[in-house]
Amino acid sequence: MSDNTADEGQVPTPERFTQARAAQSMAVLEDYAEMIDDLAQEMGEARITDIAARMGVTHPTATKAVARLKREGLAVSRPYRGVFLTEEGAALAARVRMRHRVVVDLLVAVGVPQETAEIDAEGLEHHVSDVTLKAFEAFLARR
Amino acid sequence: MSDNTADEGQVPTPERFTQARAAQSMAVLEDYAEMIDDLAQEMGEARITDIAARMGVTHPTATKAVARLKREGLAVSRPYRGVFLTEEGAALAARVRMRHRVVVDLLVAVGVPQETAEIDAEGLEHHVSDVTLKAFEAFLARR
DNA sequence: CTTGATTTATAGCCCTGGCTACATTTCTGT
DNA sequence: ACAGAAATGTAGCCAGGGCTATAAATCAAG
Ligand SMILES: [Mn+2]
Ligand SMILES: [Mn+2]
Ligand SMILES: [Mn+2]
Ligand SMILES: [Mn+2]
Repeated sequence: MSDNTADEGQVPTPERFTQARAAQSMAVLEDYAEMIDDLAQEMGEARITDIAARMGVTHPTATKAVARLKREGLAVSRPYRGVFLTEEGAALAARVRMRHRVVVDLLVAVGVPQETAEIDAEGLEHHVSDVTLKAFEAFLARR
Repeated sequence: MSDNTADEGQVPTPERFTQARAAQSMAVLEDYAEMIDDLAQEMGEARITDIAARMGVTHPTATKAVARLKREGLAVSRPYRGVFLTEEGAALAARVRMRHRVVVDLLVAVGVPQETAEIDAEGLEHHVSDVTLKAFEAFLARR
């Protein structure tokens, strides 16, 4: 009895966790890309010190994150100079910013206070799939 | 112009990221606690092999996670025997399961397909604050 | 009761993302 | 032009969460 094709709140399948881990491994990249883009707009360029301050980490931590961005082809920089996003990095930042905004908007739409929405969205955004994002946009458009 | 007390989609503040990192550091603990609780109900006890299979990791990884649970007072176990949650661990598992269910229900309520909701919820749940959870429950109750 | 399969433990490796401490470079003001 | 301040780089530490390979214990049959 009851349809057994999809699981409906039953036993979690391993793929769920694998997927959540994959999403998490992108989170740092996404947040730094977005932040570098923010700083580029505000200040013309993103300096390591500013990135670190905004991310709430020390500068060696920011340096490591930028190194990973560079390694993955999302950013470029020369020693003692600012960090700049590649085209791919800028595209990622744009997607991430849009997703962040949609998540916040949806949270607010269902009754979450704005400030709480902003805080929670910072973690939530990295786990919103394209399908879910589209559903959020549709909900916001129709409500 | 415009009230500057709360930030309304402006520059992210470092605390947001600090908060997201704190939430993430609880994620593994939460998922394992819930899984151990699942297995205890299904099979009477949670064996390392079963925990690993369900979490989609190898058994040494599961052993490490259980070691952390024990270290934090959330579980107990004797060598070569099953893993059991402490009272505190069981309480955590209960909260986590409830939150997971509410998140899935909210996603479905705004139009996300059930299966996608289950997958996304596995990552999202760890970043839903109490305030947001309450808002979700209120939305579900009133809609 | 012994043996082979299964389960669990342990060692040791990798990567990530935090940190502090210290070296080096760049910038700024006189 | 230089000195001191500020920014950046780098080394090295730690914890967490993955993994493989191997050892040891437990379990299931015969
Ligand atoms: Mn984020
Ligand atoms: Mn964001
Ligand atoms: Mn989860
Ligand atoms: Mn869950």
